[in-house]
Amino acid sequence: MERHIDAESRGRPEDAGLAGVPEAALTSLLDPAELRAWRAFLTRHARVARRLEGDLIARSNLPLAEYDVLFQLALAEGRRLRMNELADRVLLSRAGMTRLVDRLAADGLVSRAKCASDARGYFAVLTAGGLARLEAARPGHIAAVRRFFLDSYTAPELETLAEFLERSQPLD
Amino acid sequence: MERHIDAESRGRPEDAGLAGVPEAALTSLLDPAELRAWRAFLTRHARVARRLEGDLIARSNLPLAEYDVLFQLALAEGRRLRMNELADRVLLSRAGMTRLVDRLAADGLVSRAKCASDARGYFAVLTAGGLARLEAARPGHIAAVRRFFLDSYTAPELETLAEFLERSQPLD
DNA sequence: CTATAGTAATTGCCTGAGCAATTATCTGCA
DNA sequence: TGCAGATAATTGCTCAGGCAATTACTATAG
Repeated sequence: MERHIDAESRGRPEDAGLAGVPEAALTSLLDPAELRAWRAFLTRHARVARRLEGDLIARSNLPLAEYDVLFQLALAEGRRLRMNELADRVLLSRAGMTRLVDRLAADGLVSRAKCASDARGYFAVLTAGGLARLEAARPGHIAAVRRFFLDSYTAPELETLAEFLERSQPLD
Repeated sequence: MERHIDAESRGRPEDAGLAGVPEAALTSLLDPAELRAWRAFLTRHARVARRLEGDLIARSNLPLAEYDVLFQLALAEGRRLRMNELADRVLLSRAGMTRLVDRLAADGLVSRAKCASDARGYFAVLTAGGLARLEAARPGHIAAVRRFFLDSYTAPELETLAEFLERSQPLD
């Protein structure tokens, strides 16, 4: 693609504006403590999620979202969940879940079953192969969760952190 | 797409296996407190990020990633940053940043400037229009950050939370 | 000074996910 | 009963973003 370049920049950016206030600063709408907490939340999540995803794919060739679906199904009554419910638990759109289950079904890790009480509905059902795959991936993944996240905290700190993060948000 | 359906499922899932232990439960590798904290972290982030993104697009027609780039540039010395540095701050791959800056440049919100001290390098530079766009979006966005996240905490809690989330992770 | 290794940024290619529209089914109300 | 509106799931479309390869330039070792 053709790119238009406006101007040259001399020297390193640190050289500019050292004499005083550089440009009119942004009026601060968040105090530093608020900004710090918010950025820390975003940053920590992005870092942990990336490393975990990389680790899980390298070790078990499973993306985090697929792992999560297998995990939710393994916990569920009858090892099955409606597409809807699954999308809610994994925090994915319904369309996204349809395709995710498509992929898992293509790999034989889940199958679909019609819902007898509602002809519109389907269950995603964990297969034996899916359970085996999950069990194989789980120890390594959990070790990674510890290494990248849980190990940073003592037991009482974890309680506090969980309580903080579980606080409900407005629904509007 | 053609889908293969294995079996029918009678009744609602709650009807199955109420008589006792349903299936062999997953051996627990995380204790409940650990699992709870970890899931809370994932869930809270997913929820907050989605609502924030929706809000920001609805209000200002800016995706969060674009907002974030404008914000980082506005804070930077000379309102410019190397592509590299920008990618690190926004936690995006370099390739992703190239394209993100492409889009912002197409909208006139940033421009590119060659780096005089390293001919391989470019700066992304915030334009006046970009700054205006950021300033227009900022109050609403910050209000949303408060509503969906910050308002859940008192000032001392925010300090604690920030400290928790800033803890460093292993680098290997 | 040259060759070799390293780094900045970009591009090709591909995948995963969201929105809006669609289809099939269900529910409630006249 | 039968119709209007909600709901379950899927599909078409589109787009953002990652990895690996590429290009251009810089730094270093001999």
